[in-house]
Amino acid sequence: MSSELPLTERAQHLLKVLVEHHIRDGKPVGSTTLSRSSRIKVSAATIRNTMSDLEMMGLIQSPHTSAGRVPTQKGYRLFVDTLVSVQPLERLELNQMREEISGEEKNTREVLTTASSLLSQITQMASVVMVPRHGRVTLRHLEFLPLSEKKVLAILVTNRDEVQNRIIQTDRDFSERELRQVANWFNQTFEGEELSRVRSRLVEELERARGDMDAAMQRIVKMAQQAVTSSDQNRDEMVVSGRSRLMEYDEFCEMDRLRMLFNAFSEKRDMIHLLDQCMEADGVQVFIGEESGYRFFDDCSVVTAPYRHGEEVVGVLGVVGPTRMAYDRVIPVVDMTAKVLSSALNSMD
Amino acid sequence: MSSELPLTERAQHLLKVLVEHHIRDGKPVGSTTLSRSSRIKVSAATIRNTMSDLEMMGLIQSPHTSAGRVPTQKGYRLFVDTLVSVQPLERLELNQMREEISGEEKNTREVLTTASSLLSQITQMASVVMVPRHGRVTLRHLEFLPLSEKKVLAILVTNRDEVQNRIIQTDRDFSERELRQVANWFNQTFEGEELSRVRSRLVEELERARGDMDAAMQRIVKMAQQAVTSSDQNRDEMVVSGRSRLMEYDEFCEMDRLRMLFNAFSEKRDMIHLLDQCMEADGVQVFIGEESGYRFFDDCSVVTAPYRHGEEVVGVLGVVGPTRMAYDRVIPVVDMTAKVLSSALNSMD
DNA sequence: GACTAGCACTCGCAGAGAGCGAGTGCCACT
DNA sequence: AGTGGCACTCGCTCTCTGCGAGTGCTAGTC
Repeated sequence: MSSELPLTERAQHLLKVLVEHHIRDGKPVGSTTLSRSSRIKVSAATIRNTMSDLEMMGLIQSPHTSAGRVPTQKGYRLFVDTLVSVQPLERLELNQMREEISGEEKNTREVLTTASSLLSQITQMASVVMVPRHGRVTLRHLEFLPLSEKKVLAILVTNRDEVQNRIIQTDRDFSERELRQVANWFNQTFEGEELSRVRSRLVEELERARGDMDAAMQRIVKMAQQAVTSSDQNRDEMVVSGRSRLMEYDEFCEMDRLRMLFNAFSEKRDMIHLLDQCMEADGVQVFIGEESGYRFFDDCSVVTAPYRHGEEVVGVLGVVGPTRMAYDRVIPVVDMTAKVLSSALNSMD
Repeated sequence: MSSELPLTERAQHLLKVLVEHHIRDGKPVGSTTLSRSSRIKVSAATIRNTMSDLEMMGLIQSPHTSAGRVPTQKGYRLFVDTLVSVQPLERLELNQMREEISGEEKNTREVLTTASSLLSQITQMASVVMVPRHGRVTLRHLEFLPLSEKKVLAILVTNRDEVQNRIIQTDRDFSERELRQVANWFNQTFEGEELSRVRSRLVEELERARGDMDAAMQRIVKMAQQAVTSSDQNRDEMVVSGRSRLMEYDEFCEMDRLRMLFNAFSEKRDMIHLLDQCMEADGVQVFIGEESGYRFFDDCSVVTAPYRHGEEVVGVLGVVGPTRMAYDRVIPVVDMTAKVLSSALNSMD
């Protein structure tokens, strides 16, 4: 069915114009429309012949006999890979983006949130930003604060300027002095260590220093262990913005489809999995329709780009919208957002 | 049109059965259906007469000549106020709720989140929990942590076990000692004070202690001021759960309506305003259809209940769903959730 | 051989009309 | 007061019809 002949110049151009047209107004595109809006000046009949070729190759299809043609998934693929002429961002937009994302008084999470909501606002679609998978999340500081008789608040600050806190139920009262003492020991021993290493080292360290510590102290250290353990697990793994913008699109007028999409955003698991795959990609990556392999994205496209911290790729951001989206604009926006986010993260150290 | 005659026993009963029926399957209810499912054994013709009376009073209406009747807003009002027989919660459910909401190792926000998601899960609708408006949010502890050359992390702990943190950009480097010194002074001076009072007192205190402080210290105190000021403004004022559950209901199949609703949840302002009004109410309060006064709630009902901390009412929680909702179940659920939340808050002190 | 004009054909869509059925209001009767 | 009977209303669904956009094919032209 789909012979892989090299496309003629004309066929490519027609496909391009057809896709652009379809993206603009969503309706199937007929031969006459195409003959009018294409720079190639041939009659509608000739165009029909070429369109027939394109259909043979599986790049376009007609929803029914007497309608125009719409791009297939494969057609979109070709369009995105070789035909689309991306619109570079306006300098003004770019500056605005830079300014908004990299506020000086923001911690990592706030930067991510801004990036996400900006991305969604510019593209008018839903956006998602993965929380960075830093190789090194290290301990900067741990502190205990007695709340009431048997409750202690553990505050943990990481090198990402993130503050994580957790309330710990204790079996007896601890004095402020005791708590400070243990916190000091803890900070001296583990400051600058990766959190994951802290977790594993705590056990052996407890063993080793058994002689130097009394029972009370050991108990508190166990508390510290709790604090460090739970701290970064219950964090959300991604930041989502503008889901409800998806309701604007006709493609998602069926409630079922829309609900599946919304659930996908809530469940997160599958979503994360998809994004994970994009970490390796070098630049912008586009999943069209069913390519993602997830049913809830069947009528969607997902445009992603990895972002870095230093040299290392630490996360992915992207937008989710209808397959019929303005790739020429969305692709550069996603690309630039990733770059701006990267430099914002770098300037935070 | 609507004569305010006292309703006969029969008319009341019929209205009740009609509303229950309509709530169950959403279709207009006809006289025959009613004669079959009502305990009153009269013929359909008789029921038709009574229904005609009910229509005169504006309690029910028929969408068109040859359909059954549906309750009007006023009909729902009467039903909710005097006819509904609420289903008390199962002991099992109640216990489960208690357990989930009042975990020992939760801070206020986590408790609210649990309550909200539980409420949404049980009712299968969207839920919203206002963040408590404590009369007294007092300072428990403030701490500075140097992050980099000109960045300081301010960590503020309130008597609600809430940790708020903020990154502050400074104009020069501060040593750890300097920071500790100011934090000490700050904590000694303001510990136990209401945050709002701290804000206002900081100015005069700065003035008064000018002699005792050097320029550097004053600068840090200004930082503290920043920390306290912004701290509780950018907090969300409410916790929302299960918005997407609203997509399940036929009533909201029109995208426009649904979008308006979703936006209302995002905008928050109007929502908060509505909830504020419920603070004064003593128990469960029900807004039916347009009663709320907000256009985006036209086809919705909102069921709210205030919750307390100690004696004082500090917030409101509630659910939002279609007017055609199972009030007999939703009302007690909202009621009990508010009670459980109240006692969870009390046990946190 | 590449392109074009003409033409018969297909098929979705919107509107009109018909039949059905649920439900009503009214009236005469018990 | 309550009931049975009956004519009437009106939304829903199905079918039919005409319209128009768009196609594929064929014969003709450069």
